[in-house]
Amino acid sequence: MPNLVPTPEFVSYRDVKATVLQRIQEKIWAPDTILPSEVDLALEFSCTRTTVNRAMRELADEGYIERKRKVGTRVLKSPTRHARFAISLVREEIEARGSTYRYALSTCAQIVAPDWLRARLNLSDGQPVVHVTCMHYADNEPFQYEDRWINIASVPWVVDADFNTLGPNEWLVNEVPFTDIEMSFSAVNLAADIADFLGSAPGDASFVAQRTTWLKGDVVTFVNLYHTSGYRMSTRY
Amino acid sequence: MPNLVPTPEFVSYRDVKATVLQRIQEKIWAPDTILPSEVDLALEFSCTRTTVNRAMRELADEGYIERKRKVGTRVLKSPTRHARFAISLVREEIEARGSTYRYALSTCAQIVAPDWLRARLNLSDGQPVVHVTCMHYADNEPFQYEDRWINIASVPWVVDADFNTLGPNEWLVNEVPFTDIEMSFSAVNLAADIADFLGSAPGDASFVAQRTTWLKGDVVTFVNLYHTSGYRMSTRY
DNA sequence: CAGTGGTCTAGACCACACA
DNA sequence: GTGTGGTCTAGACCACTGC
Repeated sequence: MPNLVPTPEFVSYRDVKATVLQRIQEKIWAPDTILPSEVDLALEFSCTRTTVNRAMRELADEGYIERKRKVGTRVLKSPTRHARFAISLVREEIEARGSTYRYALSTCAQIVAPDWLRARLNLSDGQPVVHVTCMHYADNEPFQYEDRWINIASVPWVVDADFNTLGPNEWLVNEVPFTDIEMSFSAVNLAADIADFLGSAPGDASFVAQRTTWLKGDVVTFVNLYHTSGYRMSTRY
Repeated sequence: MPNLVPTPEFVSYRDVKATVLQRIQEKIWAPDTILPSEVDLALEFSCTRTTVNRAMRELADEGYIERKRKVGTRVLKSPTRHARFAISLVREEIEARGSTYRYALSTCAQIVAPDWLRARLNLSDGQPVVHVTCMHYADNEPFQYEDRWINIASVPWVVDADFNTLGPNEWLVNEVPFTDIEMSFSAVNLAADIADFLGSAPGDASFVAQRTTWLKGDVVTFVNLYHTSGYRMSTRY
């Protein structure tokens, strides 16, 4: 009787990856150990070096091992693993929770970049920017307060944009490509005015995401996103 | 005279990747567009399908495109990009900043898991855990307050561990492998006792990292890491 | 059924980095 | 020099999925 779930007669890179990972986790190959070369592993697993290579490359991407030509593949200590967070639009984040999204513009003005912003974004003197503040609601409950600055020099047509119905984040995603992003997260005590928008008390802890976006070396936008207390950013891996 | 920097006579997957990415960013291939098949791209770039495949696979990993058999490769809207954060030991994080690390144990006790912890970690009734609280300093300034729970059932020998000189995080990294991690970040107003440890005022906003670690389905440890105000977690990509 | 991506093989040349 | 990983070619079979 033939096998109903036939075993493939070849060895997948997944098999190699799983086996190697298991040996690392069971400390059969402890940190700092140099693993057998790809050729040797290919012999052991009866597959080609290409297959071993893909397995090892992925393990390296995931932070388990480090590879160097001539030296070989070394097992890393205290695995420098990486957490990944999906960066999405607020609207998508809210809708993904099954809530209804609502947007409301607060202020929108064209001004000369203040000193602290000039310094932070490396702008030249007297450079004009668009400053937008707005709110994002989930099921009509405050969710996020957005405080955004857009560099007019890199997106001249922003001066004609209408942020009354469409949020500046969605507008930017549609209008401007970007090449680099810097994000940082921190916790602050809310100032009275922002707390008011968020329906919180002044001094309440707020999770703040700060993001700067570049297009080929030129700053496009800088934004502070203040969340209501209780907000939580999660990932599993 | 021969070319001093000879151009390779083959096409690298990097070339393909860069070109495709550029076309996506310039909206030559707008969101929802179905890209040419791998075979067609291979023809266009005069390379093998293997090479095109690697380029496209990486673009898919990075969240620019989505691939489905038979359907083809589709450009994603508002690129769901991912931010990556390196998860390291506090000690390594502090030393990477060029500061001197110091550790101090606060409390260490073996108790029965309280209800909220049982519920959160899915432990059975009356299960014992080790509860450790300790401080991490950078250049003798408070940096992080650690509040950790370790499941004795999954690491029985933890009862013999000595956390007076070695922090529980380093001990765990050395002793126990793990297969899954869930992390979440939030902002809280510090309680008086923890604020005291951190040299902050009660109510100050603190960036909190919360992490649960599993080994093949069994919870190993759960930890709350409270940071001093001003702490910032950053990444660039 | 037919077209797309997913993957493996077999072989090759090259770049890097240590001795 | 020499051994390691990095990558490409050429060809093949397969799995999924929409028609």
